[in-house]
Amino acid sequence: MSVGGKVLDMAKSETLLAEQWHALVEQHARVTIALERALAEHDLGISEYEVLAELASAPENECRMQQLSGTVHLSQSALSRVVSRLEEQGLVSRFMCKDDRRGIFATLTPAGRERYELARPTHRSVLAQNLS
Amino acid sequence: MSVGGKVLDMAKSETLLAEQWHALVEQHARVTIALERALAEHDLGISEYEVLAELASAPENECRMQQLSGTVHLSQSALSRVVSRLEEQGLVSRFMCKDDRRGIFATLTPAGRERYELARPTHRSVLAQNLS
DNA sequence: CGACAATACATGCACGTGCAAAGGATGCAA
DNA sequence: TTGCATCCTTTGCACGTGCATGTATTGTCG
Repeated sequence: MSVGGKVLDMAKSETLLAEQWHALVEQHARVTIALERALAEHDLGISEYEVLAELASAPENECRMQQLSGTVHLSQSALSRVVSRLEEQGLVSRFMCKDDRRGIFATLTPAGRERYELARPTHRSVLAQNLS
Repeated sequence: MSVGGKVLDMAKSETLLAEQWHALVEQHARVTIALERALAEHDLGISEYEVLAELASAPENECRMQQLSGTVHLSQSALSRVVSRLEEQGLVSRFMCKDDRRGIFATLTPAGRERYELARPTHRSVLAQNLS
């Protein structure tokens, strides 16, 4: 508000920012590690779970790859590989789009739906335990 | 407070948690990417910068490896490699501890100090721009 | 129609990481 | 001294990621 506030900013901001950033990194790391450990018992990684979750909530349980990569925090190549891994486990299927053969849909298989529903309580409880 | 609050928790908590988690991931990713891009112009990675910063603020500008790995968010092996990269660039030096030859100190070289001071304003401004 | 840009996904490659095992140095007990 | 446990760091390996590129399909302009 006043000039005093500005001076305070100048004097303390670097330390404050560093502490804030450090806290953010720490919290992110803590939750991520806990989530990884918990999901590992369902043979899922974090990225795998996110893709499954996105498909599960999508209409018809299907979604274009590109649309997925917008939702999930992954590059296009990383997404392609995640879906490949899920496909190898029989949790999702890929098929080409009839009208635009460039596009590829990913859909949740029954096995994928089951795995997701199984992992969901785990995911939820880990978040509940590790977020404020 | 009341029973109503508890019911609300049960009904909405999963979505709320997911949104909170998603927001955390997003903020972390945004700052990380910005920081990476900015530090790349100083030929530094985030881990490299953190090690430099830690050494710069340590007494005598030196620190045992193990102590460093406690401060920085890195495994032992990762830290060892980061220090190796910094050493190749002449930014830090490694030497054995006289009295306990198991321990290894890392110290900031003049070049390392200079690089750090050069990158510090960048680091600070990126944080200022990307944190609340 | 034919050439060229744009889109969508897959793949080769290099990089940084964690885990587990190895390497080196020290301290202690017999 | 020898043997062995311990501590600290480095290294081998596998994994997931991003970037740049490759391949196939579609859209557009002349």
